[in-house]
Amino acid sequence: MTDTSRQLPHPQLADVQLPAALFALSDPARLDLVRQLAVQGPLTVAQCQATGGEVPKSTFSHHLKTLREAGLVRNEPAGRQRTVTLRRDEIDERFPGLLDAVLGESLVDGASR
Amino acid sequence: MTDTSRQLPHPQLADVQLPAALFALSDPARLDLVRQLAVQGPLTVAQCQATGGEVPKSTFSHHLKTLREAGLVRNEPAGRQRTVTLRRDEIDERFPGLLDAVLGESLVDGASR
DNA sequence: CCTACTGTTCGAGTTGCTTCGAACAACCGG
DNA sequence: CCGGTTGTTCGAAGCAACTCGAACAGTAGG
Repeated sequence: MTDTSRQLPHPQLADVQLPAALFALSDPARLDLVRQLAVQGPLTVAQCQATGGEVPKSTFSHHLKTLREAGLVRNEPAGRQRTVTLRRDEIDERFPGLLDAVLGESLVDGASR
Repeated sequence: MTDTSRQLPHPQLADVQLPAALFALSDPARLDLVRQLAVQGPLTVAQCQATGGEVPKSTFSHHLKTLREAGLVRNEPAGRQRTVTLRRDEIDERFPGLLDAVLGESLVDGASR
C-alpha cells in the first residue's frame, strides 16, 4: 500500500483515555522528555536521549513507545533519523489544561506557545 | 504520646513529587474516586465504596492508601467510620491546574467550588 | 462486657512494567 | 554495493503493583 516506510502507529487522541495519558506521564524519565519537547520543540531521538541522561537505546525507545501509544508524542521518520513531536494542540483539545498543569514549573514564560 | 487513635500518616504536599501524583491518578478506580470526592465532598469510606462499584474492602483500602500517600486525599477517623477528603486547596497550590484538568469532564458546573 | 460494625493490615498469587543486550531494519555516504 | 549510523523490536530477568481472603484493631450500642 502507500506504506512509504517506517511509519509507526499513532492513536487518535479521541480514543485515548485519561488514565492512559496520566500513566504515561507518571514516569520521571517520560515526564522529563515531554517537558523537553514542550520547551525545545521537535527533536530527533538522538537529541532527546543526549539531554535526558545516559540510558540504553532500547530503554529510551520503550519510553518513547509508551508516550506514543498514549497519544502524547508523534514519532515520524526524517531521513536517517526520527523526529519526535509533542502533540500539543491535540492534547489541549482532548484534555484541556492538562499539559499546562503538568509542564507547570518548566514553563516559566510562554516561549513556545 | 498524643496518639488519640487510628491516625494514618499523611505526607506534606511539598514533599510529593508530580510523577507520584500522576501515578496515583492513572488508575481508573482511583481517578473515579477523586472525581467523586470533588463533586460530593467529604465521604465515609463506605459511601465511596458504594458508589464506586463492587470491590472487596481490602482492595478499596489499598487504593485509598495509594491516594493518601500521594497526598491527594486525607483519611481521618470519624467515630466508628472514616472520612475521606480531597485535599483540593493544597493540591491546587502545589500543582496548579492539575486537579481542574483531571476532573475536567466531571465538573460541568462549579458546584463544590 | 460483649457483640456487631467499619475499615486497615498482612500474606500470597498473579499480572504488568521496567530494563537491558542482541538482533533486525531503514537510510545515506563513499 | 557496502559500511556506518540511527532507532525499533525481541526475549528474558528483576521488580513493583493489583487483587483478594483472612486476621486484626478501634468504636458504638445493648
